[in-house]
Amino acid sequence: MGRHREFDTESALEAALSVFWKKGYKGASFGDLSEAMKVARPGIYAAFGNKEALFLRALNLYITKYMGFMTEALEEPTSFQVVERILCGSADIQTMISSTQGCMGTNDVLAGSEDDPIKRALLRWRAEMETALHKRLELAKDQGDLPASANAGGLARFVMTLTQGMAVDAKAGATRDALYEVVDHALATWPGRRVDRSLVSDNVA
Amino acid sequence: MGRHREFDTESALEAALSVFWKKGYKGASFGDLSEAMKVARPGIYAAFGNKEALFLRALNLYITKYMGFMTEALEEPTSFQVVERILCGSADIQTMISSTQGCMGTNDVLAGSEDDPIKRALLRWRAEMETALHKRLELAKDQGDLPASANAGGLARFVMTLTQGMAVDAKAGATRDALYEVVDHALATWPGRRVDRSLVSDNVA
DNA sequence: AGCATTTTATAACGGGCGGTACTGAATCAA
DNA sequence: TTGATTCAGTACCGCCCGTTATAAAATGCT
Repeated sequence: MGRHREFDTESALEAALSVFWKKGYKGASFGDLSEAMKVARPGIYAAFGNKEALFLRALNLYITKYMGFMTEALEEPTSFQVVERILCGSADIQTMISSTQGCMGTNDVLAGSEDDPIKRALLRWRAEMETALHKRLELAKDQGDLPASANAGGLARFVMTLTQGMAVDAKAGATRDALYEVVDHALATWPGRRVDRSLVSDNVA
Repeated sequence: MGRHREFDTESALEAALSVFWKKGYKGASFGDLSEAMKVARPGIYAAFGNKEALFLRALNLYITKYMGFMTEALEEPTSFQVVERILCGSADIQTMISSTQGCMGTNDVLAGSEDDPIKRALLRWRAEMETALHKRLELAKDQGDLPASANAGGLARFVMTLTQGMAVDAKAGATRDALYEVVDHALATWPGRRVDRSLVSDNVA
């Protein structure tokens, strides 16, 4: 019983994700969110709770919808292809909509206090991704894909660092091709084959 | 004539720099600044003007005091040593005080609107640094230090991207040694000699 | 139809922010 | 000493933010 909800929760969450992605957590006001979601402010509270809760829901959607290629990339046969797909996929997503978009998972790490739950959630995901890549590279060492002398942890950190750096570049207005130049150099130094952009430039949707 | 100023402008500016570095532009309130500078709010306005003007003054101080190693690095004899000093110096500074400090020039790029004068100033400095490095690498190609086939612009972007990525890592709590692992891999791929940390780990002050 | 219940929309509250009058105190010229 | 001028500190203003009370509109059960 009772009145029915007049807006679609999922599409409203996508609109909120878009706003948070572009403006960041602190930069996105309820006015921005309400307008983009086409929902009056109390409706947002009723459906999602806090601003913080709304951001965490949007972050979950972001991870499943836009960061899925990272976990998929881990299943590539060689470490080179894994890293290639991670780096090119990151460059694609960070420049896919407007320029100056960047990575939602990185944009709010640099702001906020130390024990901010928002920051904690972002860092937790980043840490999980890095250890997953670390393990994947250890596997590559076992398989002989990477030399036994390779520092798997350092390489994983290197890839994640480069991803974050590209996110800053993208937020600063770098084009996709500019990011690809960075990726090219990073991949040229990897023990394996060369980059083939066409393999990974359309794996976004 | 008139009453004399009772605080030292320079040390107050350093205190402001410290606050902005740690908390970012938006994150630093006048309460924080006033407390750290030991100057009441109207005194700050009288001495420096706006919050924006204060930040720009602090940014200038940051560049001259903490980013000087970058322009110095360009004078190293080989491109490898140039990049080595830039990357190691960045890792040093980003983790020199507390952890979770990062780079003041990067922290506020990800926040703020598109045409924010703060963001413009940060991006301008970053662009200047990148083109300076680009020119230096072109020179290295002329000198035969880098192969003629090298993409100097892409390499310069690569170095700047890595620097920014490490800034995010540092803000997320990475230690100096963790950043050095990233630097090691980046340098291992550079056409030239290997990294010697002792050369660059004390060039901060 | 009539009531309970849930959603909607307007409007407001408390708090923190950047910025500023205003009152005293300190300094220097005359 | 007097007075003009500049700094110091308290207290305040207007604004925007996240959040919530409130009342009207819409639904389903009986």
